Amino acid sequence: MPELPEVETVRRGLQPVMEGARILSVETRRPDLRFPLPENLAERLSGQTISALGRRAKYLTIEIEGGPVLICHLGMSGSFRIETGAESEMPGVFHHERSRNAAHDHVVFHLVAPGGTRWRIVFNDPRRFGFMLLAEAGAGAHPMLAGLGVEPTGNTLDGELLGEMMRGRKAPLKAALLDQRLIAGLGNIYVAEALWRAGLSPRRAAGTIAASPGKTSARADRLATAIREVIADAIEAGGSSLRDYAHADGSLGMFQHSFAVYDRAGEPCRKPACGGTINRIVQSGRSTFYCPTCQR
DNA sequence: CCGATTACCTGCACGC
DNA sequence: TGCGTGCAGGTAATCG
Repeated sequence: MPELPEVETVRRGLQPVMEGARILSVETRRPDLRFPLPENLAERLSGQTISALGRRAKYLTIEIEGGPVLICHLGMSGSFRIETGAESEMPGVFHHERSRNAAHDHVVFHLVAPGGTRWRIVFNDPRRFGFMLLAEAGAGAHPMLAGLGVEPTGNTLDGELLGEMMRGRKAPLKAALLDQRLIAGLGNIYVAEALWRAGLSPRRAAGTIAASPGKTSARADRLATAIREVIADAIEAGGSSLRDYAHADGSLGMFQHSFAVYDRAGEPCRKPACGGTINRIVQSGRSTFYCPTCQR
């Protein structure tokens, strides 16, 4: 589920319930996810008020009023869901679904909104590649986030900056775009989609999209634009839902219906008049989907 | 420094 | 029906 657009969608789903709410208690149902949960997590958060929900790259940040920031990463299979009312009368949730889900409910935040409504925010993660961290001095200062590159949102990432980042790199372009120290928030899906939109091959050496120093590169311009646009489009569509729900309210993202290449091996390229067939290769141990005809 | 590989963990689809 | 295999949106550690 979670690349930047999915995490942003989760943030927007949780925000109306969590911002301004007070944390009554926190249940940690196991001591660790990918890493041990923060020391005394429940004690640190109980009784505190949530001032804001933020996001940096694929990290969700839960800011505590006058206190620390809880940093959450969803890994590959992590999700949050919002519950209210008694657990025995959850509407629309079948028994077998509830029990299948509950086996991987690892952390539960019990909240009370300013109006008195009670909510449970449940973190579920079957594979436990997710993790939570507590940062005392702001999320950005935490070592795990300090080295992150530019956000592919807004207009910071332009052709000039992208060209500079790629210049001299011999790794495949796909691998460089996945490097969170350069651009923070892209994952396997959106790298594939951005490269298709830019008409660039994932196999090309990253440095070949850079112009000589001080000059502009049409390839870098096209790719920077494609990255910004695909991320914006995906956020607008509520992210992509593959095997899991992306949204805290259980609804589905829609961007998977817009995939041009991801998981489309053997299917026709969607670029008008291209006529190519989407291919799947493996790069650094992960699937890459692209059109060998129009992506050079 | 850079790039490639492996490890982490569970669930699911597939072929036999 | 069951079993082995491979694959899945993530990052960190390790090895050349």
